Amino acid sequence: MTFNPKDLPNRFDFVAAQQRIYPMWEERGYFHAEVNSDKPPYTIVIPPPNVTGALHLGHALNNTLQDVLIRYKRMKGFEALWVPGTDHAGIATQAVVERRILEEEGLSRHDLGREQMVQRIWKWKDQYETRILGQLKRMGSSCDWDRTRFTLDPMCARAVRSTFFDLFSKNLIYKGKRLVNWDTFLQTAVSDDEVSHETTQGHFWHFSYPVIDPQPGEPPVVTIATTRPETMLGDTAVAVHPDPERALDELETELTEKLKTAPGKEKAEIQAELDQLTERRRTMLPQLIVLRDMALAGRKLMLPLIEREIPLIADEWAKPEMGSGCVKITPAHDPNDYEVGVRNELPMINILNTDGTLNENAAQYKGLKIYDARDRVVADLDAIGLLDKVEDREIDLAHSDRSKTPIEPYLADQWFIRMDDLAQSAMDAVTDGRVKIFPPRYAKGYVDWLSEKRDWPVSRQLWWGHQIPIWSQTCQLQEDHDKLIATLDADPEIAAGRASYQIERDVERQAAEKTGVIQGAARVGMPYSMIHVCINEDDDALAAKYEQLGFVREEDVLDTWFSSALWPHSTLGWPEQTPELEYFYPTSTLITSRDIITLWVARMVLAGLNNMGEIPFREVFIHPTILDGTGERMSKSKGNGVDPLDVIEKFGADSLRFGLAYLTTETQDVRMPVQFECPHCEALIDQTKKNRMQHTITCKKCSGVFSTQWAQSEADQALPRGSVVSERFEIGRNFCNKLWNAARFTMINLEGFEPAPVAEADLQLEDRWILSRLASAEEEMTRCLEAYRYADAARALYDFAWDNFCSFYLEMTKERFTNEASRPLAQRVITFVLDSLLRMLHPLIPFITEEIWQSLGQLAPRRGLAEVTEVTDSIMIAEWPKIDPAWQDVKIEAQFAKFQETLASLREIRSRQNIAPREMIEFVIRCDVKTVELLESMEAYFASMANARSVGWGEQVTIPETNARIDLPGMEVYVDLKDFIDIGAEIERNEKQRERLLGMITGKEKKLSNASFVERAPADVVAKEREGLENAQRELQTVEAALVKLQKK
RNA sequence: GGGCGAUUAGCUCAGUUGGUUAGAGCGCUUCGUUUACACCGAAGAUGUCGGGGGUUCGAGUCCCUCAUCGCCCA
Repeated sequence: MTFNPKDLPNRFDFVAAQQRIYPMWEERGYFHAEVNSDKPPYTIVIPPPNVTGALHLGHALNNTLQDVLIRYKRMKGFEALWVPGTDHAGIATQAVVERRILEEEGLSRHDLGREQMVQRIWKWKDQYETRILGQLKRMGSSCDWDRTRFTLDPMCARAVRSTFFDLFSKNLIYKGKRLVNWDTFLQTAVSDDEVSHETTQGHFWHFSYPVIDPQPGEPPVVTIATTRPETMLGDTAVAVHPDPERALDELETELTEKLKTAPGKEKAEIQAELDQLTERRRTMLPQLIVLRDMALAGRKLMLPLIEREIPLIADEWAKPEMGSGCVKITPAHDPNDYEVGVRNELPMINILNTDGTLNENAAQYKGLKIYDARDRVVADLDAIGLLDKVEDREIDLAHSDRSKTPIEPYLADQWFIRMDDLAQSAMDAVTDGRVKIFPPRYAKGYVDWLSEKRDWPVSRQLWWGHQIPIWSQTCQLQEDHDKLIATLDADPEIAAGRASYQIERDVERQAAEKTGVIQGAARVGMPYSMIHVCINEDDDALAAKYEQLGFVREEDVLDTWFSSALWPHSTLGWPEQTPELEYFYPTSTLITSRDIITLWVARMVLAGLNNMGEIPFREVFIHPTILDGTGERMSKSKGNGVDPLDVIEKFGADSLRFGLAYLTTETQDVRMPVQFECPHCEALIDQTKKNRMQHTITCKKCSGVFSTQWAQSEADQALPRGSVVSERFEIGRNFCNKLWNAARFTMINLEGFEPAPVAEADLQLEDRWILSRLASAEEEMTRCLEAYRYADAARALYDFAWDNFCSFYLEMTKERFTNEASRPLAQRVITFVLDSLLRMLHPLIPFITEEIWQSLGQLAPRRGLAEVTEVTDSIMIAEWPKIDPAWQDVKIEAQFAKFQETLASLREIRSRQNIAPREMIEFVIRCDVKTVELLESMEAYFASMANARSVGWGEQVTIPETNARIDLPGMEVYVDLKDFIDIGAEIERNEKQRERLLGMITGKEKKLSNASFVERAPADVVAKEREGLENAQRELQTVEAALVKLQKK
């Protein structure tokens, strides 16, 4: 059965094509990249999507951009490797699975136990990994699936172990008690980055603490205020400013300064503040000075309810301009107080259990939940007359992104990585240009963040993740300690570098030894030291050996970003010195979104430098964020995420890809209003904040009910599913269809095609024009893509394909195909141009270009322009088109533009005169001989493209009595109107024209009469302006003459 | 509070180093099915370039300022 292009449908059947083509690519191994080829490597590692949920359009964008580059580079002759994989996303995934199990089975992770829980999460991971990789495949991603990795797989685990051991041995890992953001629901610390702050309505409670043995002139109580009353149970001091007078002075100076420069409407506000300050100085300062002196004298307060003596201290954290000027200090439950506690060597009393209930330090409140304790504390203080007042106040409430529950500052043991040198190395890599960030403005945030060099807390109290490879043992007595150290020092494993140890002295005990703050039994109970052993490789025997010595393994796991940081080298086999690592590392480009520049990009750079001694990638491209119709970031958790498969089903993968690339501009995020498509009647219903999380939606048009991605109940899920779509992908679909039909046209006209080299001399004007345009398009496409200007690259090809190739070249070949003599050349050139266009478009729209390539290959397996060659079996492995930049020819383009303008004039006149398309029009052109020569050769095209026939051109032509006229530079176009003129339309048009010209002339005259413009503007600009004025004046004359004539009729 | 970005046609966005009276796609109006394509073709309408000031012969573009929105960091 031979292939007949006439059998092709007039719409591209993307469903069938996608199903056929992707497996073909995969089976033939086109996605696989190997070492040691004769080619230069080009490598991208995927930002591993986390297995929490399915991908949305944000990921689709991210991966489209990667695939475009990978396919482009592959065609350009690189050994292109795209490493795929997924991220275990520790806390996020555990949280999702935990919540699901709680909802569905009413069980907590503790009910299940660690092993079972982890097993359940693995099941979840398998399910979502499959789903995610499937989504990527449906999008056409040309990943090397043989190299698919998971951040928790054995290969990555080994890299994590090695890195951790290395850092531990270099003493860059240490354990410390730090105030962390505690998620009481998930019972883990979360990083600052996983905490969101929001302002809510709360209260401000004012309490009094009695002074112990007040001296004459001293107040009997000190007043403090708090938004979290229950924390008073953990208070270990009350602070007052050490120099309240100076503090007020400084504030006053500052406000006075500000007042001078402040804009009018702020002045009143600042003045009010100043007045308040003066008042405060009068009424409160003496009191504050007394309190300060009390603090210096070592006066103590009695903490109510708990009945604990706490000191009054002098510390700058107390703000004399705020409230009573005194502040309670709870070092174990407030970040600022923690600092104060460290500064003043205060005891740090933790009042919380990990689940958010109060512990034994809270005495009679033990076992209560935080909010219940809060109520009780307030009530009890009120009962003993120590509650002064309660104010309403806006407070900053921190909550966990993961569990959506309030965060409690909590003092916990954490493992930290010392960031000092590591951060510096990563900063240097960007500042000295070894790693380039696009767009460059993002480098600032990266450097700023790293320059803080904050140590990285890496332990997470989770079960899902890389368990920290540390075994610890407490030494109660110094003798135990000395003995154990001696054993370890004699240990051959440690000598051989298979394990390493560290000594931790308890900071509290050391402080206690120094200051005697903690006394008696408590001090005696504190251990002398803790010894930590880290084991390099996963080695059960070695672990057992240390466990026999009394060491116990750390339960915590590592922050997910720890394993992600190693991704560019761990995926290539590190710590093994694999050939892949040698060849593909450093990778070429990282494509990611801006929210993880610090969390991920920065850490990959420092990890790469530490482990490999080399940057992980040379360039980083930060792409726009996909927003929904209301400007909010698209995310699964918000419910405004759109499944790329919805778009693929409706528009095809190519349309999705083209649409996304077309939207990827440098500065603007992508706003994507989406609609639900009613499966009953295809009506579109805008997605809103209100309906986006609904399980079902009722169509406003047909009243049919359909389900959404959130449908859970069986009844809901049984309803037909309404896809989420966006009209923004229509541009891609329409473009693909245009391309499809252009190819269909070409192929239909390839009858008798015989490939042969084409001599330059044989080329027609339009051939040379389309080749010139092709060369420009290729150059622009390449330039834009290399600079990550995807939208411009897509636009360049879109415009070329549609406006040049389809609207003109292809139209012109229609005439040539009817003629035996001109057909072969036209066939050769159009085939070449189509072939080149397909290759250039392939990275963007791989499926349709492959589909056309296959068909074209049956009709023209050998093709080319100057040289005829056999084409490859698949466009995926075809070379990037060889296009000579010398084909770009401004002269040819100018000549062709003349033809286009003439054609446009004829069409315009036809349209404004309401001449039916089938009615042939006759026209006359007054122009010079050279133009005649040019236009004469185009005569056939005026006929085929405008149904117009010339009845004369040249300097001496007879102007038709009744005509419509358009002036072009160097040309006057007249259409003979005989008797079907619409005078009104012609007058209207000429009047409009006159108005426009008058405006233009006035503007230009004004400009040119401005002496300084003529003097100071560059000569060519002035000349251009003069010429423009003259042209406009000339045109105005003819328009006015035409008007006079028309008005006579 | 600090940083980054945005504000251009009804909608979504381009607009290189300042230089003709600002462009595209969708939508809208009119006309059209001559065998590639109606997911199409031809023609058309639509803008105080967020407001105000400044620099300049000349500002959508550079500077200042205000407003609104978004993101990141505190």
